[in-house]
Amino acid sequence: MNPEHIKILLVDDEPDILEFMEYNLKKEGYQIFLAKNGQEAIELAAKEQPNLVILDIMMPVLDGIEACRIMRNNPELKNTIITFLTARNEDYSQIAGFDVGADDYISKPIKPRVLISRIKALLRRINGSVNEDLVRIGNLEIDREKYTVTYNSQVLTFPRKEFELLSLLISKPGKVFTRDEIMTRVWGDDIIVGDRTIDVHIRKIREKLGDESIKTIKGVGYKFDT
Amino acid sequence: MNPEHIKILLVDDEPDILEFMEYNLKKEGYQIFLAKNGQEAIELAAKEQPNLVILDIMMPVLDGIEACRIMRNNPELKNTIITFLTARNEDYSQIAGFDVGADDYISKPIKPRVLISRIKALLRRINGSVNEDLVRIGNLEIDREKYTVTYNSQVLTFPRKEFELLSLLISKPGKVFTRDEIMTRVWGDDIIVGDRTIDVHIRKIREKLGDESIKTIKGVGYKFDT
DNA sequence: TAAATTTGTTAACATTTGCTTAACAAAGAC
DNA sequence: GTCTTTGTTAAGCAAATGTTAACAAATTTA
Repeated sequence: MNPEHIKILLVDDEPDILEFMEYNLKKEGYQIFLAKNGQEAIELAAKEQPNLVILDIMMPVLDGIEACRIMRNNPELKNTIITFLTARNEDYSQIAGFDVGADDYISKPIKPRVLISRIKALLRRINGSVNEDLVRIGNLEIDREKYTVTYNSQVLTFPRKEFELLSLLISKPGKVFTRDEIMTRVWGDDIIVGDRTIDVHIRKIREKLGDESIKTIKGVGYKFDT
Repeated sequence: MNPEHIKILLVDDEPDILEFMEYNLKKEGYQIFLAKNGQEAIELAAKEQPNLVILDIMMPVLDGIEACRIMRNNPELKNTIITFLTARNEDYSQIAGFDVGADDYISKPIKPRVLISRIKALLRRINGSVNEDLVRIGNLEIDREKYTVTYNSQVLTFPRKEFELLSLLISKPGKVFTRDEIMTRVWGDDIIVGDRTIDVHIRKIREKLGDESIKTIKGVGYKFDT
């Protein structure tokens, strides 16, 4: 997954540390969100569903351990990696942290290079746990499980036929699918529908995507291309 | 569980350490019992069935490891958490090697704050095992044990089928569950019910939740999404 | 145990939605 | 210019879902 698609939520009550981490991680291209206590963290996490949360333990309002437990109870954050940030000598909190389902801990003081390599190591995991039915091409994301298409960070839902047709085209960007191919793969061999049916569906998809991307190759078929 | 209902048994042959821990834990409201060797410990444990035992290893009469093994063989202490107390330079691998069923270890010297947070972490297992089935997503909290759903701080109770259906949908927010999936996972493979049954249940759930959140993907199924 | 209440299922009907079509317009190809 | 292919639109249709009430089954209460 590309860094720009990875969301990292940084949680600490010390603005300096937040800023420091933000600066270093943004340099790597990650999408960064900030929270200054546990309460803010769980709200932002629920909203953004980050891939990774770096969570300070000692915080006002709601400490990191409690915040971690709450996040772990949110099924939407099932695949989110949570790692604690610990001061040098509060080594016991590490263990307490693992009890509430944290994946790792990072100890202060933070060194940029260590931070980055640690985070990269953690993020390697998400490729495994991520939704298999999710295909991403450019600024377009197609989720067969949720039946949604995210286009320019806008979530669109399509009726079944439109969805099947669109995901067929997207499955091989650039490839031209003939009408026959589309027919058999979206409708099946046994069902016979009229000539204009495909056109109408294509039109509706174009309408929702804001046109462009689906191109007509006259006499041949259609292709998806950005 | 409230601290005053939690029994902690402290076992050490050094009165100073006992007193120190007792002082700090009583301050937190826990019910404290003291023993100065392994023999006393197993007797007291059998009598009181504490939630947590903190057990020094080096003790006269009966050492901590033996005491732990004996307590572990007492089925009445099945849910008791046992943690060792170790001196700083004792070899931890030695302790780990003795597979006597301890849950954790705490090392001396004991710092009050560390002790407290560690114990709280351990005790969360008691609460956790009781209420692990509590899932929160957005402003919705679902308790599989009580069969209740708290939505916008309003507690709703659902009949079994409705509840099973709702918690299935919530288990993977955003995922579309087909009617077949719902059928097999809520009703089972062997039971066959009519077409409209699912719809009716969906309707009732929507009624209680005040609609929205459960979305229909026509021709595919239903999904929970906020 | 009977009565009352709650829960689950069904059937009949209403409604919505998506799919397809037909008719025509526009665009390329020849 | 004619022919073929594709685009557009609105309307009709069919299928899927929503709704309601009635009844059956299971629980609870008396």
